[in-house]
Amino acid sequence: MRVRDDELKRHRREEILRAAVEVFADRGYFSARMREVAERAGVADGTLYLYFKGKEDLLVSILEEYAEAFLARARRDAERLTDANEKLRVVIERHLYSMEGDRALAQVFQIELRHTRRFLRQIAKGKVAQYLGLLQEIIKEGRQTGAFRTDVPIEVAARAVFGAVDEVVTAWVLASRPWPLAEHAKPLVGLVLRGLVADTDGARP
Amino acid sequence: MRVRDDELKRHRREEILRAAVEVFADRGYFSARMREVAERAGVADGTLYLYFKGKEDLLVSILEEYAEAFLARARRDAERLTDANEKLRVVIERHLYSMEGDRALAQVFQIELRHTRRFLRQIAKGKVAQYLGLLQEIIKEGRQTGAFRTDVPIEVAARAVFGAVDEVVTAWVLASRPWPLAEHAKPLVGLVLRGLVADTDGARP
Amino acid sequence: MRVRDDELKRHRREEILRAAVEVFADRGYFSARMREVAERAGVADGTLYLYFKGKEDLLVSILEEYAEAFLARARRDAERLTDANEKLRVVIERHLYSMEGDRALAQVFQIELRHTRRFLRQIAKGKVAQYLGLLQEIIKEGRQTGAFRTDVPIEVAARAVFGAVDEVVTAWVLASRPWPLAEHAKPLVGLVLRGLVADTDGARP
Amino acid sequence: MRVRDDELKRHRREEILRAAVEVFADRGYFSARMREVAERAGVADGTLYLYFKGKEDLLVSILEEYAEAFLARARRDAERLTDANEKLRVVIERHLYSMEGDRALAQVFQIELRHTRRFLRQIAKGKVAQYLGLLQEIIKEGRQTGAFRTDVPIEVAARAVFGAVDEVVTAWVLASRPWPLAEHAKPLVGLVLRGLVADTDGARP
DNA sequence: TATGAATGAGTCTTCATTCAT
DNA sequence: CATGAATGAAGACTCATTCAT
Repeated sequence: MRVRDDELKRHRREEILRAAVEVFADRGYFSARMREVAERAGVADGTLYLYFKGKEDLLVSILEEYAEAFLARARRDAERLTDANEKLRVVIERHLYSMEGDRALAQVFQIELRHTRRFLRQIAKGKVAQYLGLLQEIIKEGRQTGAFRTDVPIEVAARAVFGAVDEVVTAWVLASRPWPLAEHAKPLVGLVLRGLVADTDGARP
Repeated sequence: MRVRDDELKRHRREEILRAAVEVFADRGYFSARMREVAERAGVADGTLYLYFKGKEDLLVSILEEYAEAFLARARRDAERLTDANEKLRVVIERHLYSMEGDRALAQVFQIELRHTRRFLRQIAKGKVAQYLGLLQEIIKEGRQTGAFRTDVPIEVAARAVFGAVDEVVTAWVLASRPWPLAEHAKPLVGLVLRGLVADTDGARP
Repeated sequence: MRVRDDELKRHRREEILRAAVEVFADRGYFSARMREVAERAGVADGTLYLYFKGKEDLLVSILEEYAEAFLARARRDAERLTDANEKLRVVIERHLYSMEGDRALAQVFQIELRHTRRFLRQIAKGKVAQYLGLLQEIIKEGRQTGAFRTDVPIEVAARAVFGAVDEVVTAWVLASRPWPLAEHAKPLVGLVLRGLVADTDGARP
Repeated sequence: MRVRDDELKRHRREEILRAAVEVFADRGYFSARMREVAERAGVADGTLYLYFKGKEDLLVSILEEYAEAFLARARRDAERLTDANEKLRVVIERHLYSMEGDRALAQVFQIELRHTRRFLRQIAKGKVAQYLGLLQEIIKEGRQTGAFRTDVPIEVAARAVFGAVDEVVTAWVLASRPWPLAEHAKPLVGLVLRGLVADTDGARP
């Protein structure tokens, strides 16, 4: 009984969260109506408040729970490999594939979650910081093995990588006509790793 | 008289726009009150509507007018140089210096202007597209002279560059404690141009 | 078994009623939450509705049951005496002692029970009317023995007595710092019986 | 212009306050809807908030402004006389006449203004305290001239007088069928002054 | 009998915008 | 041109009550 109840509760919570993702993606956070979330989740208005503190908590929870899942997968992906180049590649690919696989979620991540300074700062200190931490770790490893250059502050490097990928995802989300996002994984990784400057000799692969 | 009036009018318009930048930066777009903008500009509520269509037009106008000024300067900077590497460097520097020199404006650009999908898309098709166009031109020139690699789609490259710089600016805006932004111009340019991978020989400058 | 069950039921009913008195006194009727009453009584929300029709019924029942107990005692007190002066004194004392002995109940009686006109009228026609009836009886007896003056309508007299005592109790309930209520029994009785005017001769006791 | 505007503003404020008195009397404070107040005052919902902070402020303002008017008149009445007996009589009469002349206001005063402990305490410390102060002054004067007895604490005496009158007004407000309130002025004054006990000799006037 | 998760009706207030002066 | 008083639409959230278990 107890287990059964917990399952039902978790299931309902997930249904509400999913409904929120879709409504927020459709209408935007500020234009989204709690009633619409309730309707899409198939529950009464008041039920939302049994599972979440309010509208903002819904948004925060989307970040927390979906981003956590992504981070866990990305970390696992990276751990399986040893080469820093490869690690970076696999994480960026995971990032792009995850977004492409859930466009509504991508919209919420790229746009709705960046509404207010307070909120943005909170995010920046939370999941994004963890993501940046993962990137920094990989870069640090790459430096130690001599694979990566050391003349750029590690934080700036990690941020620049994140920014490059993030910007491409935002462009994809905003595009009027859909284009395949993950296809850009390879060139993007190439860009991040070797920069814009052309090779001046054959020494580079 | 006519000229005088026009000057006064332009002046008042600018005062209102500046007030809006500050109020939007302080409170955030959604929390900002038109009354507060009016108060800070030293005019009555209704007067705002003699110069702007409404709240959103205020935000759009901030983008249009301030970004136009930046773009004009960036284009001029680039035109003065011939080397694509140098052009890219000078544009990125201009970007960072502009933001560092007007923090309130930077907040509006990095955060407040990205509130809704519709709005974001409008921006993306406007000034940001022009900025991306400038970057693409420079990259194209660099390719033609053999300075830049050609194995990355030019749009992706331009976006990645923009994203890298943009993300660093956002981090600066969100930082609780201020740090010197423009100092990162050089490493950031280095990263963008030569990527993360370490040089494998002395052939590269 | 049956008796046992009835006892348990009565006991639980009393627990809920007592919890309601305390919550109503603490938070006020309108701010009081049924959930809090349930928690304080140690039962589930729904259980309240097995014993009472709803929130209002809880308030009405507090009046009915606690006031009934007071009235019964007051009547018994009065019956034991013959002198109308004494009867009045003992009833007023009982009134003050009862309130002083249960501050939470006093708060509910003096404040929470007077919320709406409809409700107030209902009260006025119920227990308060019975109390006024008791006072009127005593006054009538006092008139018949020549102890009390006859030039004041009996209803007005009874109301005035009730009002005088009631007001002092309300003052006590509202006082930030507690003061001994029952101590005022004697002067209050004196006032009610002999008024404000000073004795002009020694003929009066 | 300026004077004219101020007049219009004061007039509108009064209209809203009057509408509030009527709606609060009709429906009770908690059941009253701001919209209904606005409609009865002939203004838009939002306009209420240009003149009052909110619903509660409306209630507080009713007390402040109407009670102040009553107090001023009562003080003036009392000042015109020298005999404490007469002063008390005239104040009580003023009290009863004021209430009888504005039944809606009386309902608000007797019932709606006594909703919450917090609120009641605020009232008790404000206008009611001033009224009690007036009564205490009169009683003090009466004592000094030997007209009033001195064996009852002055605060208790003032409260008892107020309570007696207040209770009669409440009874009148709650009555299903209207009865003439002010008619009871004389017997009530008599009761307050000389108590319930019959005169035992002809010495008393 | 007891539970407590679910329901859903109900409202004060804010604030962008208008328009008479 | 400028004012600022007035407008009125719009919505998140609470909580008494119900009812399937």
